[in-house]
Amino acid sequence: MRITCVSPFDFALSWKAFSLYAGSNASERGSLALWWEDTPTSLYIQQTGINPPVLEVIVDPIPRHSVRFWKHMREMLHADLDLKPFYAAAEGHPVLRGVVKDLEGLKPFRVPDIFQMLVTAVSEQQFSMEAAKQARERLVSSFGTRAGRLSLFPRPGDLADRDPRELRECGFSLKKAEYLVDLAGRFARGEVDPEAWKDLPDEELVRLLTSFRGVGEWTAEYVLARGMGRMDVVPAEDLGVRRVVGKYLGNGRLLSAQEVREVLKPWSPWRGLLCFYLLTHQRRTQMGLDQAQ
DNA sequence: TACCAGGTAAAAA
DNA sequence: TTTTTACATGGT
Repeated sequence: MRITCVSPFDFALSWKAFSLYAGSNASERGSLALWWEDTPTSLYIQQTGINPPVLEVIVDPIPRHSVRFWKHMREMLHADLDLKPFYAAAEGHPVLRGVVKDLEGLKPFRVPDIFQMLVTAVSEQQFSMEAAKQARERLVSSFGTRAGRLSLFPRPGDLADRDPRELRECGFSLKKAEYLVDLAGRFARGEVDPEAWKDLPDEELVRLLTSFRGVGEWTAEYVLARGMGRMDVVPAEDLGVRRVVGKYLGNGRLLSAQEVREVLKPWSPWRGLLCFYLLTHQRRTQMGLDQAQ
């Protein structure tokens, strides 16, 4: 299946940024494993056209309810996102001009499953990304599904009836384990309807998510930004955000959450996208990946 | 060896 | 109402 996207769009660049935070179901280049209608499904994506950008997507098995599936894919890949207005705004800024030029065509792919996104966000609370990632990998191997070569993230039903002490074994605190079991139960029992969340404004959705135990403001905003494609949402208290915004747009040092909000104010409605660009840019220069295409 | 890492809820003041 | 504390593991 082909997906034609709004230009500019650099799939390889976007995928590289995505695989750094998506976790184990997006390890190889362009391949992804996910649940679709309770079926382990593998995706392989590559870019076959530049202008207009065209993605070739190979899905196995053929998904049921394919119209909905392809709509989901377009959303996950931000096929319809037009970066040009954001670039036009950045053009006038001495630092950002260079940042967006280095990252032209970068789109922030969404974690394809909202439950996985919530689990990921909770796992990363007050913890190094590395420690959180390893705990999640243990979660996948203990409670996820292995189907052939595919390794799939646990579904809500896989966690809903567990004793939190079982999840504690993966390396989560007992409290986080309780949050995760509680969240899984809400999803598994159909108490939440992520489809209905799509039309809610950012603020209302944050309010809704923070009503869940274990989900504070940071976690909710993080989920909106990474899992729901909300381009204007920034978790301003986030340590990484406070550092990176200070580095590129502040005095070079760690900012307070309030300072982050002030500095980002003029960049609405692209505040979240801007932070994604800054974080990606920082990571690339830190890792010295610039030459590696 | 400590101490910090992309927070949160619950206890204590 | 506001402030303090416990919590998990990996990297430095």
